[in-house]
Amino acid sequence: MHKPRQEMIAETRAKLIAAARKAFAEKGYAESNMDDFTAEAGLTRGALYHHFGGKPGLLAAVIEQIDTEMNGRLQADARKAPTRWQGFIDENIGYIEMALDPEIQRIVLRDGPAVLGDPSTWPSANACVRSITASVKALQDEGIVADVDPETTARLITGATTYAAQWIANSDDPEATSKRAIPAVRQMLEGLRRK
Amino acid sequence: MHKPRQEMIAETRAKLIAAARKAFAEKGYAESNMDDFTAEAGLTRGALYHHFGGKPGLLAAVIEQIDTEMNGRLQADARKAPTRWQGFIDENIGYIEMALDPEIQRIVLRDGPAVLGDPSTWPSANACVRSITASVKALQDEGIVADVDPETTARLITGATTYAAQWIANSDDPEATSKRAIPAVRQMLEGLRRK
DNA sequence: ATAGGGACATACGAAGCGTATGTCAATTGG
DNA sequence: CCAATTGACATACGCTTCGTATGTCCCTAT
Repeated sequence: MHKPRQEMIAETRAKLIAAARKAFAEKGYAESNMDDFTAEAGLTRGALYHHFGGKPGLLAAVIEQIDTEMNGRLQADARKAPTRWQGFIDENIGYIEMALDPEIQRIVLRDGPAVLGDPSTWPSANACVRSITASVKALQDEGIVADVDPETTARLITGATTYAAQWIANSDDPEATSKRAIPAVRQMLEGLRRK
Repeated sequence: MHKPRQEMIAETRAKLIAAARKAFAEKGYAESNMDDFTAEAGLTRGALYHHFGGKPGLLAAVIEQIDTEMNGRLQADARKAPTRWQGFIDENIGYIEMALDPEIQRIVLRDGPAVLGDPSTWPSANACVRSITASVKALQDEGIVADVDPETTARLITGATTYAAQWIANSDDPEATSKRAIPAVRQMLEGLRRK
């Protein structure tokens, strides 16, 4: 008759995460009122503190959800390509495209670091870096990419592409800026190839 | 007898900026109490609102001050080098070293974007990007760097180096991480050279 | 010399947040 | 099948902090 308790809890958590994600994306973390978005989920702050320990904990949960979604799409992009090199390119371009999303920019790229500290220390959010690292490694095994430290290279790339995405999205003319940035990113990736 | 008014005002602004800079660096923007650090400057929030319009305005002023200092050092680094290419390398390595500073990380790289929005839209804080852009352009004129869009390239580089600095500074073993990251950055810059 | 305005302080009201406490339902052991 | 207990959530309260409205004083210019 009644749903099992576990399921109810999972639903509660999911509702809170969804409501917070919406509020954080629209108004930003600091300007999001806990009473407002918990009420929107049909709950109160009591539930929030119980499950996530506070506002930062909820932000972490939201970011983890977003990161999981991003990583899923990244790996799908990479797999679809005809060659591994092409998949690598697609992966990075795909990352830029995702990072153009205002929701990702605000929550993951701006509020996240301010509240939770440097992203490279997050338990989540390194799924994407790991994905790129794996690609670099595989390309090295195939002799396509020069002998560089894979993880470091992956991090430099994500740093550059993350910046590029923000630059594009917040420029006066995103379309035009994109046309400048994407080729530059391709060229930068080409620089990794063994000569 | 009395100091001229202009001078008093400049002092007040400087004191507020200095006190805020200290508080923001130590506790972070959100946790810094306006009453506390204005009092530390021998003033009240009244002065703050009068001169900077609010907390975000003061943060912008602090960041502008930091950015000016950084740019000054960057250009000095570049000028000191024997060749222009070496100056370019020094400039970027110098940028990483500066970005290792916890004060810069917290105020400029984390709180700044969260409060003021994407850095590439700031009026200040692009002094560094302009400096790097100029270097890329000059190197192209000398035929050393390949034909790429200078500003875009400069932005990708700063994105990568900024990320690298945060990664280094927040890693368990910054010394070791630095030894991995710096060569990778050099290599990335080498990729720009005309073949 | 005296308006006038600008530089700051003070006082007040309104949110928003964290915690302490309360309640009810679901599980578990006998 | 029935308590006892745990845990999921709501309610209530106080504290902090922020923005603004108002007040005062001292330079400065004419």
